[in-house]
Amino acid sequence: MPEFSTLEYENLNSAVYGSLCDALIQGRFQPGDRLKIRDLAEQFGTSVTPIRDAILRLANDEAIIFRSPRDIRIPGLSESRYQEIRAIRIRLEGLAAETAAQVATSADIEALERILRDNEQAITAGDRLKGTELNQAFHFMLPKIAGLPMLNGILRRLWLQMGPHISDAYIQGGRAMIDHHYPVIDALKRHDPSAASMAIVDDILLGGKPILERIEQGNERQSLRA
Amino acid sequence: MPEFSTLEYENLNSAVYGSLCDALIQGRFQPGDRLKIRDLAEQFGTSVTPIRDAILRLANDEAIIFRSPRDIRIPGLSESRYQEIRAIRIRLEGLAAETAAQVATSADIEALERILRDNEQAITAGDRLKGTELNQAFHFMLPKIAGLPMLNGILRRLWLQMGPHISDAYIQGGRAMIDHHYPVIDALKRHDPSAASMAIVDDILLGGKPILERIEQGNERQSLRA
DNA sequence: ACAGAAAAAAAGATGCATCAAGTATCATAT
DNA sequence: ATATGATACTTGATGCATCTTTTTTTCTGT
Repeated sequence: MPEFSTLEYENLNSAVYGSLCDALIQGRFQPGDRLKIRDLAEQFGTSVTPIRDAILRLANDEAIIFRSPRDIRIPGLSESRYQEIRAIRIRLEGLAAETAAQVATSADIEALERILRDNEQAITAGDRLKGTELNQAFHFMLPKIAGLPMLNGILRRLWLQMGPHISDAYIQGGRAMIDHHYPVIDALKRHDPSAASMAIVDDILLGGKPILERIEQGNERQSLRA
Repeated sequence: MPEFSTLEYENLNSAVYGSLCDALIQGRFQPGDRLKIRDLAEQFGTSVTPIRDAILRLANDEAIIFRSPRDIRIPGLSESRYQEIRAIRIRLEGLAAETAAQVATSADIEALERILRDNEQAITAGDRLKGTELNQAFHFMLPKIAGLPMLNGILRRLWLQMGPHISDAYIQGGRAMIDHHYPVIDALKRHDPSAASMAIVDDILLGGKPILERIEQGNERQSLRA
């Protein structure tokens, strides 16, 4: 028996879910935005049912919240919550990098280098959307190389929650966002697990700095208003 | 503005979801069991809609899988997948234990000791269900003490996947399941993060041994049949 | 008795109607 | 002009009907 691979058969609800996930990760929603099932149904050209299904899945991922039974919104991200996400990412992406360093083939490394090269171009061209996409692709490639599919799912969920909060931050970020990707690739080439782990941790900490600053600013603004 | 607390209002779908989660974690489903929406609707006394909602959420958690559009089942757990879960748990519960060791109050430690004492009793009484529940409660108490709520969600999802596979294993486990909990409490008392982390890692590795053996046996049986 | 085809039943996907609770709007009285 | 209460609207929750595909059962011919 060739093991039950999770055969992703497509249905409407998964299509909607995937589409909304993309939108979240690409920062096309703002914190506080309200989602309406009927509106989305019209936009997607389906009935409300597949939209509800997708919305419920996203709510289960905590990527959106039901603030009340009829008020579905993109949640805010407190500083402590972002720090928790960061701590978790450090542990899990560290694991991914260590494992990847042990098993990476030259094809894997070429794939990473291609992503990095494309990202370099995107930044030069000032294409912010493509930059964030490729940055994400780089991070998701590590668990893939490491052969750790569940890690991918967990990290994807974390990204869903960060998505609406990192879009602007990366404008400022610029090249800093990918500077720390080079040492990761170097470490994989040398099959050096601890160096790979440290490099990705650096990237998470330093690359995440503008995000944290933006959240702090947001909170200050909120405090002043209150 | 007093920050939007995630006010968990209850609806039918959440009630069903919670109930199914409990059933999964308590091992009341076996791998390969088939779930039927209409049957569950009858059992819960609702229409199919809230059941579908709950099932979709569980499928999103990968706690159940849609093997085909009309075949919903409790998935198997390959050896490599279990090892991935274990590796993730080591990182994340290690983080939880370290953080908990830094912030634990005496009330927190008393709560842990109470769980452990109850578990000791349950094992003496041969109450397997209560034993697994209290073991789980101990593990979930650490992220709670550490003040890391997202960690709780991630670990809960991992447990949903392990649930159907650990029920029997803990029969053999017996006292071994909780022996490693004592050093965790000791480390928290001493506010020693790295000792706490090491202790919980020991527990995951050694406590998980019977589970891994059971999975290996299952796979051998499967290979022989094939 | 058995094989195969036809019929029936099963079961999730999708759409939709209705409900209840909250929200906005508008008219009226002061 | 403003406050207030009634009315209409909005919107997710729930239930249910229908569709399509798969599985099971049954019937018939050899």
